[in-house]
Amino acid sequence: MRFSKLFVPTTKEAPKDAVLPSHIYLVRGGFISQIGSGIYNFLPLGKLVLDRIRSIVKEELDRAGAQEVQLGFVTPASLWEESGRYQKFGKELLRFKDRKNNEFVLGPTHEEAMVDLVRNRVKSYKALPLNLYQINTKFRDEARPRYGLLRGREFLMKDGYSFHADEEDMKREFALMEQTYSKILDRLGLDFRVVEADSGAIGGSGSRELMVLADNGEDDIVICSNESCGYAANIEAAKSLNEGIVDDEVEMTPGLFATPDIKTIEDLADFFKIPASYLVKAVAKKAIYDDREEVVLFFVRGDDELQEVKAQNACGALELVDTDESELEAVGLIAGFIGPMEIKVPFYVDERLRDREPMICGGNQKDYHFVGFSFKDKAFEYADLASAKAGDQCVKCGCELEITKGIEVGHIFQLGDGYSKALNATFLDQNGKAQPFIMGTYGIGVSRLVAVVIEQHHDEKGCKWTWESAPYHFDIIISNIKDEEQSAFGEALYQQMSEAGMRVILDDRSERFGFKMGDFELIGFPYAVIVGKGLKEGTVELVDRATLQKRSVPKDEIFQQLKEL
RNA sequence: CGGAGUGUAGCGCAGCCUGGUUAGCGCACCUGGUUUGGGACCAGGGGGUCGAAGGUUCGAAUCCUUUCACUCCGACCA
Repeated sequence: MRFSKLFVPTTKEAPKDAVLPSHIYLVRGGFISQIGSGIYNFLPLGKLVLDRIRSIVKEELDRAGAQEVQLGFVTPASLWEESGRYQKFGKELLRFKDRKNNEFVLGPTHEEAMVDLVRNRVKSYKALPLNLYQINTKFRDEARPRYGLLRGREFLMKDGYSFHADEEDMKREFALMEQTYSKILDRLGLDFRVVEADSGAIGGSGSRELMVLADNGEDDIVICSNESCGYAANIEAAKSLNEGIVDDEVEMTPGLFATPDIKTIEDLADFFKIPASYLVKAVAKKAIYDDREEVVLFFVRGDDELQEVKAQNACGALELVDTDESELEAVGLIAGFIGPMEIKVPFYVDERLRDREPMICGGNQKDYHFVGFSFKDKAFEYADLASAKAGDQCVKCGCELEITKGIEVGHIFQLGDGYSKALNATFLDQNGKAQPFIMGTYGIGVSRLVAVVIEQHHDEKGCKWTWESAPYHFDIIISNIKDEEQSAFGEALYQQMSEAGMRVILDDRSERFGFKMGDFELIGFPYAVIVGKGLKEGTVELVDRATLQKRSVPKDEIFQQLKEL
């Protein structure tokens, strides 16, 4: 490709509201342009990268035995009604009607459509297992799209669904998909972790996320500092130990103690001159269910924080929202002085409080706390509620845990038979009996990966595409297009490399040297060859975008050296 | 969905408060010339229903009403 013919509108100025490097450089480098909130156009260079990533995804999945299909982006609403998700999915599901007033949705995910494709067509256990996937546009009407390609409304995603005769076979495929996804991310040159994830309301026995490590990530992930242990989890699901400060010598005489206007854990710890690990923190939430809403309490240790996703799972609510003092008073609770005694609302206690004594908790009376409370032999409902934090101990090996930021690029899920039952999708087993398919589901965000590569590989000058993700590998820069010797050499090298099947672009524009170097650095091809002043001495320069180091190479050797990169 | 903003040339902005000729500036673009190892310079030039609709006024980018879009913080979210 010749730069002079390529449609790449690069700009010096950053987009108005872009804050993330991936957003800024993808727009400035002429890869993408926004056309609506959370909707992006891919320009030629962006499309090349997207297709590179797409083909890597396809190669690895095909190699793993999965088969590509393509489902309709527009899906009849009736399928969603059948699974029950038409109501549940909420406003993210874009619904509309055709001219005959039939209802449709733009597919945000395709469990229903894929089950529909398979049911009544795969009838025997002999046809199993089956793993079908598509790489297709998705639409989710996000409440607040942001961060460029990282959180769009329209995006390209690979979604796969596997069908099995039993759980064991599904788990085998699940492990294979974890391997396959890891391979994809390795090839793209990404530093990532496979983490334990929250299984959410769907339940199921396991879900894992593939998290690319990046400072701008929206997810917190917990990683064991002991590399040979390898424990890693999304903070929503992370288990940990917090030994805290425990001193068996502490003694308390049980009873109410006046604590006027002392409501926070910090103030209490100061007041009693005791570590927060001896205090009980009460967190009140309003739990929203299908048919009702009510105040629910969660008790965690004073030196712990409540993890909301864990809390939501514990009580099975659709959603937890903040509550206020008046709602608490209505059920007889006084904010700042709540303790786990004689409570009229449902409450859950963190595992870390089990059997703990002596403790200080709210006295359920204004300006009083209860000193010397014991959790021994209490028939409370215990659950894992506390959020893991840096410095906690790993449940597997006891080493210290660290917290880091990640961007979720993949999610693999052991689905079970939820959808196949709801949609009545069955096969005949060896005994001739109808059984629902056991399913797994696997997603990887293809357009998100475009942005993620840049989040992890950029500098203050622009993008640094990795070898497998790069739109072109080599940029031949003719320093002065009017210098016939430079121009002739650049053209010849370009021809030679093109014929050798190398992905090369020739910057033959009539621009100054600095302008072309700036574009090279902004766009971020892995290597540039500068054909310039050195040519008189028989040399050209090879620039490595990753390090920006330049090195002089005899002009007769440059082709061979490039081939060996 | 709560809170806060912004819409003026392809991009980034000024002008608005205090209404008054042909609505400016930087970058980008076009023509000619000079330049060509770090985003050049000189000269000339093109491009705007001032987001949309309605209103007030002799007169509206500017004041009022409605509406749409986009953005930011939060809630939510693969």
